[in-house]
Amino acid sequence: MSHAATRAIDVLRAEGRRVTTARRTIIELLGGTHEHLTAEGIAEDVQRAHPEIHVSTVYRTLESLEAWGLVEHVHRGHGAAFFHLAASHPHVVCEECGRVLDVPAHEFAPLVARVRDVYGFELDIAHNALMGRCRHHDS
Amino acid sequence: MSHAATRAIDVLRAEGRRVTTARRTIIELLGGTHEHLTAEGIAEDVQRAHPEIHVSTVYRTLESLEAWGLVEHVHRGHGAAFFHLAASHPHVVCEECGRVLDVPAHEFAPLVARVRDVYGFELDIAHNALMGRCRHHDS
DNA sequence: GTTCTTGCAAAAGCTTTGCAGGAAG
DNA sequence: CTTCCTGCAAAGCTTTTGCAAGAAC
Repeated sequence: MSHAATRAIDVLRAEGRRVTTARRTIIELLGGTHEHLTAEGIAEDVQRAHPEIHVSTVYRTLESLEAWGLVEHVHRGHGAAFFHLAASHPHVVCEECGRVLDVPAHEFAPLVARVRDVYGFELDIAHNALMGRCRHHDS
Repeated sequence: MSHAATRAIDVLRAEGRRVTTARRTIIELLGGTHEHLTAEGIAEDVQRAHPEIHVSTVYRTLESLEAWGLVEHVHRGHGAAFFHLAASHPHVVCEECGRVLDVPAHEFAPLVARVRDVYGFELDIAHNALMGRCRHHDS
């Protein structure tokens, strides 16, 4: 089990939350992959080991884990959001092929500072993906 | 009728598209407001003058106008996308109150250049809104 | 008249919710 | 044993689609 997953489960225990099969399995899955999984994708994967776990449970579990700061979701333009263990950084999604690029947060620092100072908005750069075109689909 | 709306309708004619009530009314509405309207909102507005125009027609009309380069849509994180006459620029949406900030494209120029050069993605900064918190809801 | 567009109804895709049974602590 | 979580089914919201009637040119 990945370090991040172990840590997340420890946080659950430390805060007195219940460690259920759904929570443990989803955290382990997210901790062990670099894929950008939708709730549906997470459900499919989780159901290979635990077929009884329902998609609605996956949604509710992700929602709880997110409220407790352990998970984050990212909105793609069209289609389903994807989820990962908390590690706020921006994403760029190719509009053609769906490829997801993880961008280090520091690349956005100047923009964040400028939008704060000039426009009075505190950007949350990780909540929505940016859209774009990767090298192979650059028009 | 706004200049932008007149121009858009001229483009329709010039390209031999049909100028229908739905198209004309939607273009005039978008040309005459700075609000950030959803398809639902556009339908409600349009239906005050033309109650027979159906939401599905609004969606199809917006889709066509967008394919012809006259309209653009922007994805908010949760909830419906909003639409405006073509004028590509980024938006920031307050996660608390939904307020929408229009940002001049040049503010994103350094980021766009850097993401292109370092990561090989050509950003489309207008397609998804960025999320954030405005001054009154900054936590 | 021919072709493109629309209204309506229905469905699709993603996500949320109510409820009663079941598991965690 | 008490509280929280889950399975299931149903509904919610946004958007898309098939089809036949209707409008634009």
